[in-house]
Amino acid sequence: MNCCGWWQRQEGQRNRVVLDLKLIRDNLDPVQATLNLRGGGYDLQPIVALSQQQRQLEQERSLLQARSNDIGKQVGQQMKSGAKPDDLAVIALKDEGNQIKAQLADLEPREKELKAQIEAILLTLPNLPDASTPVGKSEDENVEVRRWGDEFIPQNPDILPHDEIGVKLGILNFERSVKIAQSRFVTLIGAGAALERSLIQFMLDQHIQAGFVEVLPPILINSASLTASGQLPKFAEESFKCDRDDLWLTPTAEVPITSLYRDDILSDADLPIYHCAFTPCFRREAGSYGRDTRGLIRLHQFNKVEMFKFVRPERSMDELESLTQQAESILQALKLPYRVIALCTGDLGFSAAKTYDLEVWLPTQGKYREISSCSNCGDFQARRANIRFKEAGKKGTQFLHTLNGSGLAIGRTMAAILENYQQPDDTIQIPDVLQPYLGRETL
RNA sequence: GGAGAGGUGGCCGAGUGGUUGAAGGCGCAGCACUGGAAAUGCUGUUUAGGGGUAACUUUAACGAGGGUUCGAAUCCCUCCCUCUCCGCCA
Repeated sequence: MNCCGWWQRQEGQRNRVVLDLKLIRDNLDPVQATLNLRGGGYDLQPIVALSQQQRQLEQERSLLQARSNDIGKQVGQQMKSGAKPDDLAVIALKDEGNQIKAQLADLEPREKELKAQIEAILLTLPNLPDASTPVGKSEDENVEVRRWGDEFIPQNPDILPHDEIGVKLGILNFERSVKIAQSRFVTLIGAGAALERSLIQFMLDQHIQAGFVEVLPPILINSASLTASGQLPKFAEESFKCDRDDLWLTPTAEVPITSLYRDDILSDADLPIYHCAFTPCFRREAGSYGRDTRGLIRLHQFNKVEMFKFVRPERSMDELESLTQQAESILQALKLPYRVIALCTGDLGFSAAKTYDLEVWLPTQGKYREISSCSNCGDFQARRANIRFKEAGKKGTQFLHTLNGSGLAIGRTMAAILENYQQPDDTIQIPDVLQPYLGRETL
C-alpha cells in the first residue's frame, strides 16, 4: 500500500469524520458490538483513548490561543492610543505573547499527531451494518429474498459456456486480448461489440425513463475521490494506479459520482438526486487467482451501468428497495432468471450498511452469479465525502445518505444472454427488448 | 509546454499588518407598512471542533500547506486550481 502514495495529496480535504467519533465515544459498547457483526476484529478502544487525549490538548490549546488573541488586541489598542513599541507595558505583553507561542509550539504538533492517528484509524473502519442486515459470518449465511423467472430457465442440456459460444460465433476474442493487454481482458468483435453497446443504451434508457439523470464522469479519478467512497485506504491493492499523477482507473462509477457533490451543502429541495452512468470499470482482481479465469465473469476491464441516489436519511431504506427493483426491472425486461440475496453482516462491503445482490442464472455453471449489487451506504460515504444538506428553516446541516446499485454489469449480462438465450443450433436469440437496439433477432 | 492575470461569505465585490468572521450590494428569512402585493424600512442570514442540560462560551477557517510578527485576508516561501494569449492536439 505504501508504494502507492495515495495519502500524499489529501491536504485539500477538511478532516473527514468517517464513522461518527461522537457516536463511538458516547455509545462505545453498542457500536463495538455492531461492528463485531462483520468479523474482522475491529477494536474501537484505541480511538476512544486517543480522542480523550486529543480533546484534552485541544482545550489547553484553545485557552492559550484565547489569551494570545487577547494580548494581540491589547497591543493593538495601546499602539492606537499612542504607545511606543518600546513602552514597558507593550514589551511585557509581547513577552507574554512569545511565551504562549512557545507553549503552543509544543502543544500543536502533539494534537495534530493525535488527530492524524485518529483519522487514520477511522478511515480503516467499515460502515456499521444496518439492523435489518441478516447476521452471519460469511456468504454462506446470506439470505435469499426472492426468485424470479424460473420459467425462463433453459432446459437444453447442451448449452455451451458463454465464452465458448462467443468464440465460436466470432464475437468474443480472448486470445488476441492477451496480445493487446493481458489475461482477463476481452475484445468484442462485430455483433458482440454491437450487443454490448445495445445493452448499455437499453439500460441507460430504462433508468433515464425512471428519473435517473445520466452522467458521464471522468474515469481517471484522484485519491480523494476513492477515499470518499471508501475504496481507500483499505483497498489500494484492488485498483489500477497511474503513479505519476495521483490518478486511478475507476473501479466503479460509484466513485466519481459520490465525489460529484463532495464538500457540498445541498438544499433539501434538491433531494433526492438520482444519477445513472455508463463507465468502463477497472479492477486488479488481486487475490482472485484461479477464480473465473475464463469468460466474461471476472475481467480487469468491464463495462457497467450504475445507478446512484443521494437521499434524505429517513428515506434511504425505502430507496434501497426501489433501487433494487429498478435493477431487477432490467433483468425482467431481458427475461433473465435471477434471485435476490440479502448479504449478511459478514459478507457486507466496506461502505455498505445493507446490500441486496442480484444473481442471474448461468445454466452452464448451474448456479446464480452476481450481476448487480445494490447498497444503502447510509451516511458513511456522505461523511467521508462531506456531503450535507440543509433543511429550509432549520439550523445546521446533516449528512445525507447515499445508495448505489449496478444496473447492470454489462459483461455478465452478455454472458447470461449468451447462455440463457442459446438455441440448439448454436445461435443466440436476442431478447425482444434488445432487438430494436441491435437491429436483429438472432446472432 | 511557454507568457501573463487571478483565487475573499449563497452570489457580486471592498479590503496591503491591529476589536475584520470580514465594508457595501444582491439574494434569502422574519417583522413593520398594505385590503393583498410591489416599493420602502428594520432585524437577521457561514461552517466545523471543544466545554456546557441549556442560555451561552471558546477556538479555527479569506484556494491549500508552511514562515515572519505580540498580532496576518493583508508581508515571505511552496503547492493546487481557474482564466487569457501562444504552441500542441481529438
